Amino acid sequence: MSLKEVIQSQNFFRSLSEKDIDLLCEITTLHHYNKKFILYYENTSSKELYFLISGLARSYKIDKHDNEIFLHYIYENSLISEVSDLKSSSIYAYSNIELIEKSQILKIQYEKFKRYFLDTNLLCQEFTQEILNRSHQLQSLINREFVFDAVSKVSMMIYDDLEMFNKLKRHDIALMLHIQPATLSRVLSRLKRNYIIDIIHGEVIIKDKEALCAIYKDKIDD
Amino acid sequence: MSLKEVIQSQNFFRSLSEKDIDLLCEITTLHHYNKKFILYYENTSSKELYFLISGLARSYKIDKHDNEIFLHYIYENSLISEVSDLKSSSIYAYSNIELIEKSQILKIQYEKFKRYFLDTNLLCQEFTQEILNRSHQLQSLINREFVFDAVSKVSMMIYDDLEMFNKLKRHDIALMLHIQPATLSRVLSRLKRNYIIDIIHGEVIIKDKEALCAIYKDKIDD
DNA sequence: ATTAAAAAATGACATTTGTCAATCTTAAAG
DNA sequence: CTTTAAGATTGACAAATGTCATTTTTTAAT
Repeated sequence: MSLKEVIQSQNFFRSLSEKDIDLLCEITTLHHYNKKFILYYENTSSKELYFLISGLARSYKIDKHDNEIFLHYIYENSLISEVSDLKSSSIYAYSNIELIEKSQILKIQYEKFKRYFLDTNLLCQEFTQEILNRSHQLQSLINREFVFDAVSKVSMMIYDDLEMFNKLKRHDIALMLHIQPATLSRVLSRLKRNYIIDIIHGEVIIKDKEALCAIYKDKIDD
Repeated sequence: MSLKEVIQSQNFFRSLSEKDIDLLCEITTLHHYNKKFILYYENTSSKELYFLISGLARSYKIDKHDNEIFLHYIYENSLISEVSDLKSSSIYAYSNIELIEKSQILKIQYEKFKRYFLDTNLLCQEFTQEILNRSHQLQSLINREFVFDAVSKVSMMIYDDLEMFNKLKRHDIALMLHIQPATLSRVLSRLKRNYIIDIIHGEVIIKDKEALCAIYKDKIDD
């Protein structure tokens, strides 16, 4: 697929005329990376806007003790870069971005993109929506991390997406929830001890859905 | 000051024509509140967009143990509401908003605002910038909370804004940094014991600016 | 200057979660 | 079916911070 075809296939750009797409092509390059590639590191700047065409990425930070803190996934067909100021012509990275699947990335010259497509309101709404999505992810993260303790985090994840929970390795779930595998293991055995879940051949089964939900919903009567 | 004059005085609306401002006036109301008023609670929905004209507000959440978690201040001349999706016609509150000074608030009918001013790209860039500002505040919060321990948080605050630190009550600083007053007190005496700061009549004085900065900058060689 | 109230500091202790090594379990490979 | 390696669990312990009551200090009011 050519660059132009790739761009045309993306929802984000569907409002553009063919002429505008040609213009976009001139300031854009398409890149292919294998999984595990680090796209960029936190606290660095870039002149290019990154957009994930296909594949999967994750955003994470490093804490004081050199532990990784998983922030969120970035799914295909969405903006990767974390824009912080419309007035600035470069992009500052708050987090590290690692590709966790073979991915296709668009790199767009930000300054020109801004001038041709944002200042003229061509893609302004789509752009804003992308930023809102990212903001929403951060809000969820804050919820999970500040409001919830380890038991709540695990309960919520099991309640919300049991399938994913059972598919992933315990180690990866722990990383996502920002707790240690040992802690996750202890939380699970506690939930089992209280007859809220059961674990058969390593697979989690919900036994008391209400109680599970109550763990993280009922902040008050705890 | 009339509603129209208030709107015209705001930077956010300065790109609007007089005709557009009249239109905006029709879907907007101006409200005055005293300090301590809770503007809205988390997990509620609204059909109106709130905008802080003058005064000061703070955004906070309540954690599992009924502790308040200070998120950030909201300064005058900025959007209060936390928009999460351009496609939705209502606004969902992620956090509680309390006014901490006597304030003037604009309440704008969101659906109409969206149709007249966002969908037509009239205020799209200003709106996006507001969302970016909020996003930036959340990023800073995540940085502080995940990456920093109590000593780093306090050091950074003293280094960045000693004046504010000395002006505020210890209790309020603790709330902002999301630590207990007792912990703050212990951190301060530790910094004093290490000759990094001094405390005279309750006022903090920096004695070793480099060491202070090093505490939170050098994540690696710790 | 004295007193009352508010704010801050301190001590004792609890709680949560992390750390790390040892052990057990499961799944994969031969 | 056995062997091996990865993954998960468990125990022992440590670290950071929270909790709460008590004491001290500071500030404000009389």
